[in-house]
Amino acid sequence: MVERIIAAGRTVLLDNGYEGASTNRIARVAGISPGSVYQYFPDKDAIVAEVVDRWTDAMHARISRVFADALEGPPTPVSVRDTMGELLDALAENPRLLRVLIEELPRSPDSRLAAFERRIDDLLTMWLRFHLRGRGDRPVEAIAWILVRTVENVAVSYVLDRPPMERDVVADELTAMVTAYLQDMSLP
Amino acid sequence: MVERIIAAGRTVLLDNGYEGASTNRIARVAGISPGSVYQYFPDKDAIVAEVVDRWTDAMHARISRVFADALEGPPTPVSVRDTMGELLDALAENPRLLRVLIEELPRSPDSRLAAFERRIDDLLTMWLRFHLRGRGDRPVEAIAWILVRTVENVAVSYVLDRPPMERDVVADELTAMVTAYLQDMSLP
Amino acid sequence: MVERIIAAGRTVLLDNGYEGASTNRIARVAGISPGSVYQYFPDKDAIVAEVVDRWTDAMHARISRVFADALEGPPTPVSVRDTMGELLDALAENPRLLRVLIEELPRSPDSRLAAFERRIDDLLTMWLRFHLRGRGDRPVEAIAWILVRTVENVAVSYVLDRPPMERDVVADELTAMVTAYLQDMSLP
Amino acid sequence: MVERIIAAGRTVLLDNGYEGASTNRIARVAGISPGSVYQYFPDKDAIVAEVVDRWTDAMHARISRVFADALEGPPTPVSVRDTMGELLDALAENPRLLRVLIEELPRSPDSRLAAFERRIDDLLTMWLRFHLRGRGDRPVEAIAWILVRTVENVAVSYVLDRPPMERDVVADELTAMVTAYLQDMSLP
DNA sequence: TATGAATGAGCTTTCATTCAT
DNA sequence: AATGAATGAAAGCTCATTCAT
Repeated sequence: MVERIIAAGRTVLLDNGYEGASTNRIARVAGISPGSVYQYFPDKDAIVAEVVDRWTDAMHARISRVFADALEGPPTPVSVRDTMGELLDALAENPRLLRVLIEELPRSPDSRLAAFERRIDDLLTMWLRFHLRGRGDRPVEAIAWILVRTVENVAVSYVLDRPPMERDVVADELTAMVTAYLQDMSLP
Repeated sequence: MVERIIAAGRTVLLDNGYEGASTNRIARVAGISPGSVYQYFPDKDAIVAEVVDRWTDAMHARISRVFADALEGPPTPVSVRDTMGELLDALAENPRLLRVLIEELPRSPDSRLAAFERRIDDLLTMWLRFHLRGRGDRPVEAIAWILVRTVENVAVSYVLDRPPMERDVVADELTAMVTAYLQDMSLP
Repeated sequence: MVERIIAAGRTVLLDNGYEGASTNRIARVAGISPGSVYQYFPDKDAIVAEVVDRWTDAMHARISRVFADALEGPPTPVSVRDTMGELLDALAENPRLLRVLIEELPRSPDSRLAAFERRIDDLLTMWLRFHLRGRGDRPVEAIAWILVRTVENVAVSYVLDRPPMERDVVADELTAMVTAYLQDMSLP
Repeated sequence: MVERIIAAGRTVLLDNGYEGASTNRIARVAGISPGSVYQYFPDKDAIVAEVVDRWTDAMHARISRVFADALEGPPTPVSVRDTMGELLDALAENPRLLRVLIEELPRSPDSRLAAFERRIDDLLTMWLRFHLRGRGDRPVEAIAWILVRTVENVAVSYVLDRPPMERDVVADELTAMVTAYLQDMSLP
């Protein structure tokens, strides 16, 4: 039943956007009564939050494997490129939902999405610290933070703005930018 | 009168957020009656859109000068860094408004913000085409597009997320990333 | 328009009781839309409060004249009896409304009804102080308080409980009790 | 089980008031399911009525003894005073519950409280008839009715309104009023 | 008997929009 | 042009009650 409500919430969010996602509409789509919704969720925002979290978790699961692989060794164009490709593919899977989630929803700094970002920040920071060992005092936290936001936002923008260029071109150029940046720090 | 409504819309958006920005409230702050608003704007979204566009125009005016200067010659760390600094300063001028504009407002792909981005894309594309003349067949439109989104989104994220790092560090690293990327194309 | 809403509120309170007095129902009976109600009253309770206050004011206006007359001279069976009769008549005018007002409404100590009671308390206290001058140290405030509550509550109970006895009998006996009490304090 | 529901109803009424007393809450406090409530009570009001009746019965048991004693002989200030004191003490035992019961609950004329009052009316009527034997034709039913309502309502008002006067003062003055009234009928 | 998930009408309140003046 | 009272659909949410298990 929780599943039905979340599925309905996702559908309604997709079809009607955040403004049009009323509790009554979600209940109707779920085939239940408005009152039943409140047996499983304390309020409307809890439903939306759960939809977001499910999506975030799916993204996370999909991206983290290839990202973890990439972080196992030194940076190579191939490993960076794999991560870019996977990220673009994952985000492109449901552009309509991505639009609602990214553009319409009120963001909160304690969302699972923000937590996911921070986790990636930490992983990348550790990795940078390891590979930059003994080579100057670059601000690794800032570098990780910038890299994560760059790649995430460019990928999201690509999916949402649909600029007239191929997915592979974007992935290639993102890869080129990131590897150039890393080599510039005298990483192998 | 149009000006008064837009100013009131901006104030209300700032003080009450998008959810709290009712047409009645905007009219009250503007010192006119709700009905009068509809003599100048077809609906509420038109007011909001105009507030966004005014802000976009101000950003544009502020950034375009330093960007135009930077584009007059070949890319140097100094010229790139100037652009980064100016962008960060411009966005940080009114973080509350930026938050409302970026996080709360339903975006539309035909906004003046999108038009502004496309104009910057074009400028940068032309510049890249000139400086890459005769040196391979890199996809200049994609490169320009990525550079613009990267810089814009990282700067916005910095102002909104308030990560624990200095403005100058972010500007420096953004500069490093961009110049490394450009040099990688054997520029200059 | 305020009048229409109050009149409708009174009607609905009368016909449906406090539980059944919804804002939508009041609006429908008033022949206006639900939204219009909120142009004139901040919330539902404000409407109910106004209905109560109107009734209280009417009671007050009606009773205070005869009560003021009675308080001009020393207590006589005739003056007391006049007050009792007027009170009973005033309360009996609309027993259905009285029932809703007294039995169903959440009372608040800052209502105009409570204020009215306190005003009568004060008048009677002053009058007692004057007529008991130099004759012992009876607790005049308590006496006034008890007399006011006694008469009020007995009269209300008579109207609401409809016991099988004549109005005049109740008025006579209330008069007898009050005058016996007053004479007991060696008031003339 | 009936007992558990009534106890829970009393608790919830006390803690949350009439507005906050939902059937679900009562069931939860009783440790049973909402559905089970309806095996023992036809609806919510029946539970509330039973709580009221239980309280009435307790009041009755407590007051009737001293009242019966007082009615065994002729009226004396001491016997009247005892009754007054006991009534005030009984009502003051749980002012929160009294407030909910008296102020918030929709009263019904067929409640056990009304029956209790009528029973006291009858006792007092018989007593009055006996002691007034052969002394005129005073309307004993009305006198009894007025006395009962007076004492009850003044005592309740004292507990609920918390006027700035001592309990003993109120008891004394009530006693004075009642005895003065009775003596006025040449009793004893 | 007991459960408790499910109901659904109805609640108070909001607000973008209209239109007679 | 300007007003602002009036609109009314729709919002989020509650809760007494039911009924399949």
